[in-house]
Amino acid sequence: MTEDAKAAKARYKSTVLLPQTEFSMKGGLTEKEPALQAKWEEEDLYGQIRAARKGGKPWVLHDGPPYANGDAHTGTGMNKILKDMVVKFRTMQGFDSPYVPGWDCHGLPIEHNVLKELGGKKPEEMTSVQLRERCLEYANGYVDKQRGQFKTTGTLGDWQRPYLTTSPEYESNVLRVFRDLFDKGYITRAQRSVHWSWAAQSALAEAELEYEDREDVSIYLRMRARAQVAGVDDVALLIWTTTPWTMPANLAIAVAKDAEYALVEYDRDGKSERTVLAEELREAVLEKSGVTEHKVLKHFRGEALAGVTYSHPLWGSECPVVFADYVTLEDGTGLVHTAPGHGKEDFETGKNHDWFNADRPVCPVSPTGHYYSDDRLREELNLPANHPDDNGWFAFINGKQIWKHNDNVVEKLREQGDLLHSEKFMHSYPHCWRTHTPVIFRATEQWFVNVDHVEAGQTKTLRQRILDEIKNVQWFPAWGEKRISAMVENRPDWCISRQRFWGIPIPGFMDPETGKVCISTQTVDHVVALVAEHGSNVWYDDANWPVDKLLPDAVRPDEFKGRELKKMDDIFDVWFESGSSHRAVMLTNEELKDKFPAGLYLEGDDQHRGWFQVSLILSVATQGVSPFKQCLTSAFVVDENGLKGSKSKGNIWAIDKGVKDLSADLLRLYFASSNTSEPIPVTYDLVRGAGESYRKLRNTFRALVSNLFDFVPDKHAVKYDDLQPLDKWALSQCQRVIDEVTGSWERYEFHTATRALVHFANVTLSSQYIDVCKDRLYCEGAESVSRRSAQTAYWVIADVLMRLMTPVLVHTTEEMWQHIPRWPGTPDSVHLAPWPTAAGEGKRDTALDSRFGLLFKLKAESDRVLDRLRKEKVIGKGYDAHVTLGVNAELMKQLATFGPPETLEPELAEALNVSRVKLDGASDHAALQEFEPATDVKGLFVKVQALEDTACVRCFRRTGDVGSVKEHAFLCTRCAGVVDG
RNA sequence: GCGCCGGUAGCUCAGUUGGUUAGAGCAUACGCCUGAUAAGCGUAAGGUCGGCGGUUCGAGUCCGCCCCGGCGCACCA
Repeated sequence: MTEDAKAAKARYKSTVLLPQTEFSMKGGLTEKEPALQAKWEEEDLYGQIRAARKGGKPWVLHDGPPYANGDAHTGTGMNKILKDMVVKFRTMQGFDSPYVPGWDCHGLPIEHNVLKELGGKKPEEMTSVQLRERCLEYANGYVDKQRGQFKTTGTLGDWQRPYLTTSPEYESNVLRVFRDLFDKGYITRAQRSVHWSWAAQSALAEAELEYEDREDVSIYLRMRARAQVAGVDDVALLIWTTTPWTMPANLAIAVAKDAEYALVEYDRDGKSERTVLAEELREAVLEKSGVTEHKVLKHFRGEALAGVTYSHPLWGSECPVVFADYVTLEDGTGLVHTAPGHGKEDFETGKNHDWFNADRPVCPVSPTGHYYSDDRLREELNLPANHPDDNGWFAFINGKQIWKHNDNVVEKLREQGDLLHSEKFMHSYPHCWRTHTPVIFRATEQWFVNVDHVEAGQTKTLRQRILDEIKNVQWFPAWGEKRISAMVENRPDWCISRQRFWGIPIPGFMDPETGKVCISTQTVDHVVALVAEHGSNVWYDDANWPVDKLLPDAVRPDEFKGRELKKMDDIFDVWFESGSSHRAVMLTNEELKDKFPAGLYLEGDDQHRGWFQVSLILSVATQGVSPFKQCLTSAFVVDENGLKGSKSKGNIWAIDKGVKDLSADLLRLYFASSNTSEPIPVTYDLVRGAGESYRKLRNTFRALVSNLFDFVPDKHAVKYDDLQPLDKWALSQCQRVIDEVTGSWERYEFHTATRALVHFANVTLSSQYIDVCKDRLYCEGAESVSRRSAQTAYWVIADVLMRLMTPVLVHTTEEMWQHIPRWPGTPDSVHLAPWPTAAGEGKRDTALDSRFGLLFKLKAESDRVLDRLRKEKVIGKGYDAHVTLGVNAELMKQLATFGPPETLEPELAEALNVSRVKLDGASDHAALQEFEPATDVKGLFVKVQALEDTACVRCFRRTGDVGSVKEHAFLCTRCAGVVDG
């Protein structure tokens, strides 16, 4: 370029309309986000949104309460972010969509930690009320902490007035749910064998069990029959058990009526023995036991064992053989050790045979997992005071811890000579989810919700009605329906009582003299009113709330009037509390109470067994319907190795730390790009990886908006019909993205929506559309229709892009909102803006879609050849090139439908980003060496030549007409015209 | 043990009712531009679609079996 040309270029540069914007290329998110959040809070953005949507169709995501303990980590943080994204999406769609966050504040872990702070147990001088106050303080501390952590993610909601399960209002509503259940006959108090955590000293529900691997010992034990069996003397019955510690509580042996049994004879330790076991298991068991030779004396069916009794191996008492249909021949011996105090089925068997004295199964194990001591042990075992104890078993187990004593029991049985065989084995065994200790079955008196009860006026059991309701809910992903149905079909009655104090009391009273429980609708109602006013502490405040004041005679059933009653000390399972949130929150909160049932519950998929299920049970029983219309679950957060995050492994971090280091928008974008139906790996590096998409979205928006510096929508927007074809095409593409993204959001497929957006920004906009529009925007006259046409499309697209990103990039789009030209009267925050449904006046135009689809295919072919010539140093930029497209007749015909050559060729030059395009439909291109066959377009050949023409110093194109306007020797005709205005 | 989900380029994932030569982003390599510039554009390389068998004119897609990973249920005595 000559010196003159350089000077001219500098001179004309000011006439080029280069992009301008204050919207920075870099996000600087970690600095900007806290300031923006402070502004939102100050201006009460959430309140503004609420006011703006008032009267809209309601659509509520009801928050499942996280537990008020520990940090809000990536998992809980993700859950809040997903919820916020959905609420923002629905809000933008125009729904009235309040978000009331809540916390689960009662329960064992908090009680546990508070006790730990106090040195392991409640100090003598401390009252229950004082201890409960410590628990409340503890929970409230974590509510505050987690609230702060959640807020850093940019999640909007009623953070000032969250629901807490400890508030008197909440507590009283939990009791109202109980009252309704009681009223309808769902509540039973009964002796049953339940899962018991001796470490937590409490009954546990199914949802509170976790299966962990554990080594145990299994024993094959001979129980000596008292009389002949099948006409043979001195016979033993062989049982198998994996819980030797339950032997003291053995009451019977169960056998299968129809199974075939064998009576075998063999030598052991030099003595001859006769033993009964299932024929099918005979070989395996005897071989395992080291019996090398044996002979079968008899075969008979289980039925033949009717009336047989045996001597208890510890106590010597006479015990029966009974029949039970749960006896299988998969494991063991076909003769089942039955201890009603320590097994569900055993308990049923015991109950059916009416073995329980005074309604008490034999259960010699205390709440802490020790055998009882002395008189109590004797009483629990139903042993008379003068019972002979020749082998010293009584002293042997007296007061011992069952697990520690397990092996000792085995050894003593071995010494006694009754042990045929024992072996260690690994199995998965239910553990307490909080203390991670193995649970036991323990027969106790508990409160239950009877899921197979048919209430008055109904024809179906509650279980069936829940299953019906499940079908009315939309489950995302769809397999959730199967999972929860299977759980409900198979679940036992719900044991809702816990023997702790950090919770809501089950409002039962007892007459200690008669053992009768005093409870009625009126008594419960009375307590509900007191709890609503004073909180559940009334139950524990003996000084101010003695029983007579808690339950005056006036509200008691007649038989309890004037009696000395005692408050019972069970509390509700925390799941009963959180499961009542539909009542305590959805049906109570000022903003929510007319919006029941909720539109959506959104939690981790472990809640099928937890919150979803208990919510369904309680809501169907008391309201007759599911408390939610849709249910969305996400998989768990894992680390880069696919391992579940845990604090001890150090592969999980507090969400606010992640926000501080990486920014909320990046985390949100990362979660929005993840397939939440599969385990979601979360590491700093992976989240940083989302930065690529973030930059692309941000810079694409910036490219669009920087070309709108002189564009005022209500003055300059071009009517749809007057837009240039390429711009109409861009709007059509934009419309497609709107439809795609909206559809994905409706199905809660966040990652599909994000992918569509990123692809649109990356390919359609950045690589295709924006690249091609530059000449029009920079070089055409400021007010020219062709430039205003492009700007109109840019504006619409930038606006749509921004809005479609808003539920995810809540901070970034708010910043964008400040930099995009707006119509007068638009709201101050993007979060008050509506969700886009149409790209301006634009619409899908399939003719344009395929027309430009073909042009960009031609571009790809030309690019390939251009690139080769670039590498050969023949050309540099595209404007140095002249592209000849050799096309066959068919392709020419197709191209001709877009317009005559004199308009088509310039349009192609624009689309291909070169100075000149010539269409050649006449030659035999395949025969011509300078033409290169296309790889993806049939009938196309490409020839590229360097242009000798001088480049216009203003628009850089080599159009062949530079200098044709005398006054502007260095400009092309178009630019000269523009400069002269 | 039963069931569900997944296995596609080095990494993260798309692949619609079975239909041309299996796609995208990132990363890599090589270039261009210097008027989106701590940006932007282009090109290339990279795949036995977990394995085997079957149905079909045609299979990443449908069927069967198997292997690997994850999850759920059950493991009771």
